[in-house]
Amino acid sequence: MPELPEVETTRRGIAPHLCGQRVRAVVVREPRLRWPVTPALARGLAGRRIDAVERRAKYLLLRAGDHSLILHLGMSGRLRLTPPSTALKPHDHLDVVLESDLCLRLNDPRRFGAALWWPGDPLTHPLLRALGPEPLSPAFTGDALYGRSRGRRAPVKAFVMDSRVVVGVGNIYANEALFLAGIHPRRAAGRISRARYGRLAGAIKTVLADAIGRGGTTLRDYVSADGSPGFFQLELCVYGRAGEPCRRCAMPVRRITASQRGTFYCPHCQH
DNA sequence: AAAGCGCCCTGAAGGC
DNA sequence: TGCCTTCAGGGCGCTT
Repeated sequence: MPELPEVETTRRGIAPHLCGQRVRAVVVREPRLRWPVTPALARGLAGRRIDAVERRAKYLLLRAGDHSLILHLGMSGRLRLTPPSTALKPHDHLDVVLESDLCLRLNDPRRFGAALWWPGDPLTHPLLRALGPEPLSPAFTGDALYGRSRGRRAPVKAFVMDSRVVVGVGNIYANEALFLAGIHPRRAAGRISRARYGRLAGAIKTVLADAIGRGGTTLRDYVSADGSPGFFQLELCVYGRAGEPCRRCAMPVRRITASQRGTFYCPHCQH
Protein backbone atom coordinates (compact mmCIF):
# COMPACT_ATOMS: atom_id res chain seq x y z
CA MET A 1 0.00 0.00 0.00
CA PRO A 2 2.19 2.81 1.15
CA GLU A 3 5.01 4.43 -0.69
CA LEU A 4 6.81 7.51 0.56
CA PRO A 5 3.92 9.95 -0.07
CA GLU A 6 1.45 7.75 1.80
CA VAL A 7 3.87 7.32 4.72
CA GLU A 8 4.52 11.06 4.82
CA THR A 9 0.78 11.79 4.71
CA THR A 10 0.31 9.37 7.60
CA ARG A 11 3.14 11.04 9.52
CA ARG A 12 1.59 14.47 9.11
CA GLY A 13 -1.74 13.10 10.24
CA ILE A 14 -0.53 11.45 13.42
CA ALA A 15 2.30 13.75 14.54
CA PRO A 16 0.12 16.50 16.08
CA HIS A 17 -1.73 13.92 18.16
CA LEU A 18 1.39 12.13 19.38
CA CYS A 19 4.01 14.77 20.03
CA GLY A 20 4.34 15.60 23.72
CA GLN A 21 1.90 12.85 24.69
CA ARG A 22 2.79 10.22 27.25
CA VAL A 23 2.05 6.58 26.42
CA ARG A 24 -0.44 5.05 28.82
CA ALA A 25 -0.26 1.49 27.56
CA VAL A 26 0.88 -0.67 24.67
CA VAL A 27 -1.26 -3.61 23.56
CA VAL A 28 0.27 -6.26 21.31
CA ARG A 29 -2.38 -8.63 19.95
CA GLU A 30 -0.34 -10.23 17.20
CA PRO A 31 3.43 -10.17 17.55
CA ARG A 32 4.09 -12.05 14.31
CA LEU A 33 4.89 -9.17 11.99
CA ARG A 34 7.92 -9.19 9.71
CA TRP A 35 9.97 -9.46 12.86
CA PRO A 36 8.47 -10.45 16.19
CA VAL A 37 7.09 -7.55 18.21
CA THR A 38 9.03 -7.98 21.43
CA PRO A 39 7.84 -7.71 25.02
CA ALA A 40 10.61 -5.16 25.44
CA LEU A 41 8.71 -2.84 23.11
CA ALA A 42 5.54 -2.87 25.19
CA ARG A 43 7.50 -2.66 28.44
CA GLY A 44 9.84 0.05 27.24
CA LEU A 45 7.39 2.36 25.50
CA ALA A 46 4.71 2.42 28.19
CA GLY A 47 5.08 5.48 30.40
CA ARG A 48 7.39 7.32 28.01
CA ARG A 49 6.62 10.60 26.31
CA ILE A 50 6.74 10.80 22.51
CA ASP A 51 8.97 13.71 21.59
CA ALA A 52 8.87 13.62 17.81
CA VAL A 53 7.38 11.74 14.86
CA GLU A 54 9.76 11.66 11.93
CA ARG A 55 10.13 9.77 8.68
CA ARG A 56 13.16 8.20 7.03
CA ALA A 57 12.49 6.41 3.75
CA LYS A 58 9.23 4.53 4.40
CA TYR A 59 9.94 4.13 8.11
CA LEU A 60 8.06 6.17 10.71
CA LEU A 61 10.25 7.07 13.68
CA LEU A 62 8.70 7.83 17.03
CA ARG A 63 11.34 9.29 19.32
CA ALA A 64 10.73 8.68 23.00
CA GLY A 65 13.59 9.93 25.14
CA ASP A 66 16.74 8.04 24.28
CA HIS A 67 14.74 5.18 22.72
CA SER A 68 12.67 4.97 19.57
CA LEU A 69 9.81 3.05 18.04
CA ILE A 70 10.43 2.29 14.38
CA LEU A 71 7.33 1.46 12.32
CA HIS A 72 7.08 0.17 8.78
CA LEU A 73 3.76 -0.41 7.04
CA GLY A 74 4.94 -3.01 4.54
CA MET A 75 2.44 -3.59 1.74
CA SER A 76 -0.84 -3.49 3.63
CA GLY A 77 -0.22 -1.63 6.88
CA ARG A 78 -2.37 1.24 8.08
CA LEU A 79 -2.22 3.50 11.11
CA ARG A 80 -5.38 5.02 12.49
CA LEU A 81 -6.03 7.32 15.40
CA THR A 82 -9.05 6.18 17.30
CA PRO A 83 -10.50 6.01 20.81
CA PRO A 84 -9.22 2.81 22.44
CA SER A 85 -12.80 1.64 22.88
CA THR A 86 -13.42 1.43 19.12
CA ALA A 87 -14.36 -2.10 18.13
CA LEU A 88 -11.42 -4.15 16.91
CA LYS A 89 -11.23 -5.21 13.30
CA PRO A 90 -9.40 -8.22 11.97
CA HIS A 91 -5.63 -7.61 11.84
CA ASP A 92 -5.57 -4.83 14.44
CA HIS A 93 -2.19 -6.02 15.73
CA LEU A 94 -0.91 -3.19 17.90
CA ASP A 95 -2.27 -0.30 19.97
CA VAL A 96 -0.28 2.56 21.43
CA VAL A 97 -2.68 4.14 23.90
CA LEU A 98 -1.96 7.76 24.80
CA GLU A 99 -2.84 9.72 27.91
CA SER A 100 -5.09 11.87 25.73
CA ASP A 101 -7.22 8.74 25.40
CA LEU A 102 -6.51 8.47 21.74
CA CYS A 103 -4.95 5.31 20.46
CA LEU A 104 -2.59 4.73 17.54
CA ARG A 105 -3.78 1.45 16.04
CA LEU A 106 -1.77 -0.59 13.54
CA ASN A 107 -3.75 -2.79 11.16
CA ASP A 108 -1.81 -4.95 8.71
CA PRO A 109 -3.47 -7.96 7.01
CA ARG A 110 -0.35 -9.22 5.27
CA ARG A 111 1.95 -8.64 8.25
CA PHE A 112 4.84 -7.45 6.10
CA GLY A 113 5.09 -4.43 8.36
CA ALA A 114 7.30 -3.98 11.41
CA ALA A 115 7.32 -2.43 14.87
CA LEU A 116 10.82 -2.30 16.31
CA TRP A 117 12.01 -0.98 19.65
CA TRP A 118 15.47 0.50 19.49
CA PRO A 119 17.56 1.74 22.41
CA GLY A 120 18.99 4.74 20.65
CA ASP A 121 18.75 7.10 17.69
CA PRO A 122 16.60 5.33 15.09
CA LEU A 123 18.94 6.45 12.33
CA THR A 124 21.62 4.16 13.79
CA HIS A 125 19.42 1.06 13.46
CA PRO A 126 20.96 -1.51 11.07
CA LEU A 127 17.94 -1.28 8.76
CA LEU A 128 18.28 2.48 8.44
CA ARG A 129 22.00 3.06 8.66
CA ALA A 130 22.92 2.24 5.07
CA LEU A 131 19.97 3.88 3.33
CA GLY A 132 20.54 6.23 0.41
CA PRO A 133 19.50 9.89 0.30
CA GLU A 134 15.98 11.17 0.77
CA PRO A 135 14.59 11.97 -2.70
CA LEU A 136 13.25 15.36 -1.63
CA SER A 137 16.55 16.44 -0.06
CA PRO A 138 19.19 18.57 -1.79
CA ALA A 139 21.59 15.61 -1.53
CA PHE A 140 19.57 13.78 -4.15
CA THR A 141 20.57 15.02 -7.58
CA GLY A 142 20.91 13.81 -11.13
CA ASP A 143 24.67 13.90 -10.72
CA ALA A 144 24.40 11.59 -7.70
CA LEU A 145 22.30 9.14 -9.74
CA TYR A 146 24.69 9.36 -12.67
CA GLY A 147 27.71 8.73 -10.47
CA ARG A 148 26.23 5.66 -8.83
CA SER A 149 24.94 4.19 -12.09
CA ARG A 150 28.21 3.80 -14.00
CA GLY A 151 28.88 0.18 -14.82
CA ARG A 152 25.43 -0.92 -13.70
CA ARG A 153 23.70 -3.22 -16.13
CA ALA A 154 20.47 -3.59 -14.17
CA PRO A 155 17.36 -1.90 -15.58
CA VAL A 156 17.01 1.73 -14.52
CA LYS A 157 13.69 0.96 -12.86
CA ALA A 158 15.32 -1.53 -10.49
CA PHE A 159 18.16 0.95 -9.96
CA VAL A 160 15.91 3.78 -8.74
CA MET A 161 13.96 1.35 -6.56
CA ASP A 162 17.19 0.30 -4.79
CA SER A 163 17.09 1.89 -1.33
CA ARG A 164 20.87 2.26 -1.27
CA VAL A 165 20.61 4.53 -4.32
CA VAL A 166 17.63 6.61 -3.23
CA VAL A 167 14.91 5.77 -0.73
CA GLY A 168 11.16 5.87 -0.97
CA VAL A 169 10.69 5.28 -4.71
CA GLY A 170 8.24 2.38 -4.88
CA ASN A 171 6.63 0.73 -7.84
CA ILE A 172 3.96 3.35 -8.60
CA TYR A 173 6.24 6.35 -8.49
CA ALA A 174 9.15 4.64 -10.25
CA ASN A 175 6.83 4.02 -13.21
CA GLU A 176 5.49 7.57 -13.12
CA ALA A 177 8.89 9.25 -12.80
CA LEU A 178 10.34 7.25 -15.70
CA PHE A 179 7.39 8.29 -17.83
CA LEU A 180 7.85 11.97 -16.94
CA ALA A 181 11.55 11.70 -17.76
CA GLY A 182 10.91 9.84 -21.04
CA ILE A 183 13.12 6.91 -20.06
CA HIS A 184 12.31 3.26 -20.87
CA PRO A 185 12.12 1.24 -17.62
CA ARG A 186 14.29 -1.56 -19.02
CA ARG A 187 17.14 0.64 -20.15
CA ALA A 188 20.42 -0.31 -18.45
CA ALA A 189 21.14 2.14 -15.64
CA GLY A 190 24.77 2.52 -16.73
CA ARG A 191 23.81 3.59 -20.23
CA ILE A 192 21.88 6.76 -19.41
CA SER A 193 23.44 10.19 -19.83
CA ARG A 194 24.10 12.72 -17.09
CA ALA A 195 21.51 15.06 -18.62
CA ARG A 196 18.81 12.40 -18.63
CA TYR A 197 19.58 11.56 -14.99
CA GLY A 198 19.10 15.23 -14.24
CA ARG A 199 15.62 15.00 -15.71
CA LEU A 200 14.93 11.74 -13.88
CA ALA A 201 15.93 13.14 -10.49
CA GLY A 202 13.71 16.14 -11.16
CA ALA A 203 10.83 13.86 -12.17
CA ILE A 204 11.19 11.80 -8.98
CA LYS A 205 11.06 14.96 -6.85
CA THR A 206 8.09 16.32 -8.79
CA VAL A 207 6.02 13.16 -8.68
CA LEU A 208 6.65 12.53 -4.97
CA ALA A 209 5.99 16.14 -3.97
CA ASP A 210 2.80 16.22 -6.05
CA ALA A 211 1.61 12.97 -4.51
CA ILE A 212 2.25 14.27 -0.99
CA GLY A 213 0.34 17.42 -1.92
CA ARG A 214 -2.64 15.30 -2.93
CA GLY A 215 -2.52 13.11 0.15
CA GLY A 216 -1.03 10.06 -1.56
CA THR A 217 -2.44 7.50 -3.97
CA THR A 218 -5.55 5.50 -3.07
CA LEU A 219 -5.79 2.42 -5.30
CA ARG A 220 -7.69 -0.11 -3.21
CA ASP A 221 -7.88 0.88 0.36
CA TYR A 222 -5.19 3.31 1.41
CA VAL A 223 -6.55 5.99 3.75
CA SER A 224 -4.67 8.46 5.91
CA ALA A 225 -4.72 8.38 9.70
CA ASP A 226 -8.02 10.29 9.82
CA GLY A 227 -9.64 7.99 7.27
CA SER A 228 -9.52 10.25 4.23
CA PRO A 229 -8.24 8.88 0.92
CA GLY A 230 -5.51 10.29 -1.30
CA PHE A 231 -6.15 11.72 -4.75
CA PHE A 232 -2.92 11.22 -6.66
CA GLN A 233 -4.41 8.25 -8.53
CA LEU A 234 -6.21 10.84 -10.65
CA GLU A 235 -2.82 12.09 -11.85
CA LEU A 236 -1.28 8.73 -12.71
CA CYS A 237 0.03 8.70 -16.28
CA VAL A 238 1.01 5.06 -16.71
CA TYR A 239 0.68 3.01 -13.51
CA GLY A 240 -2.31 0.68 -13.78
CA ARG A 241 -3.27 2.07 -17.20
CA ALA A 242 -2.31 -0.82 -19.50
CA GLY A 243 -4.11 -0.48 -22.83
CA GLU A 244 -5.34 3.02 -22.08
CA PRO A 245 -4.09 5.95 -24.16
CA CYS A 246 -0.90 7.73 -23.16
CA ARG A 247 -1.80 11.15 -21.82
CA ARG A 248 0.89 12.71 -24.00
CA CYS A 249 0.66 10.86 -27.35
CA ALA A 250 -2.46 8.65 -27.06
CA MET A 251 -0.59 5.44 -27.87
CA PRO A 252 -1.74 2.56 -25.64
CA VAL A 253 0.22 2.20 -22.40
CA ARG A 254 2.07 -1.10 -22.31
CA ARG A 255 2.45 -3.45 -19.33
CA ILE A 256 5.45 -5.72 -18.89
CA THR A 257 7.02 -7.46 -15.92
CA ALA A 258 10.42 -6.19 -14.84
CA SER A 259 12.18 -7.36 -11.67
CA GLN A 260 8.99 -9.31 -10.88
CA ARG A 261 6.95 -6.11 -10.63
CA GLY A 262 4.24 -4.77 -12.88
CA THR A 263 5.85 -2.18 -15.12
CA PHE A 264 3.95 0.35 -17.22
CA TYR A 265 5.30 2.65 -19.90
CA CYS A 266 4.50 4.39 -23.15
CA PRO A 267 6.38 2.73 -26.02
CA HIS A 268 6.30 5.98 -27.99
CA CYS A 269 7.36 8.46 -25.30
CA GLN A 270 9.93 6.40 -23.39
CA HIS A 271 13.31 5.23 -24.75
C1' DA B 1 30.05 -5.95 -5.74
C1' DA B 2 25.98 -6.47 -8.34
C1' DA B 3 21.92 -8.88 -9.84
C1' DG B 4 18.22 -12.02 -9.54
C1' DC B 5 15.16 -14.60 -7.07
C1' DG B 6 12.32 -16.74 -3.28
C1' DC B 7 9.81 -15.65 0.30
C1' DC B 8 7.15 -13.64 4.30
C1' DC B 9 1.33 -13.13 4.37
C1' DT B 10 -3.85 -12.07 3.35
C1' DG B 11 -7.47 -10.58 0.43
C1' DA B 12 -9.52 -9.20 -3.83
C1' DA B 13 -10.57 -10.18 -8.49
C1' DG B 14 -11.23 -12.96 -12.37
C1' DG B 15 -11.80 -17.41 -14.88
C1' DC B 16 -14.14 -21.70 -15.09
C1' DT C 1 -22.18 -20.49 -5.53
C1' DG C 2 -17.57 -22.21 -5.04
C1' DC C 3 -12.98 -23.40 -6.12
C1' DC C 4 -8.72 -22.23 -8.11
C1' DT C 5 -5.20 -19.09 -9.85
C1' DT C 6 -3.13 -14.69 -10.13
C1' DC C 7 -1.85 -10.42 -8.50
C1' DA C 8 -0.91 -6.51 -5.12
C1' DG C 9 1.53 -0.31 -3.29
C1' DG C 10 7.83 -3.79 0.17
C1' DG C 11 12.09 -5.34 1.00
C1' DC C 12 15.14 -8.76 3.45
C1' DG C 13 18.36 -12.24 2.69
C1' DC C 14 20.34 -15.86 0.12
C1' DT C 15 22.61 -17.54 -4.08
C1' DT C 16 25.14 -16.98 -8.15
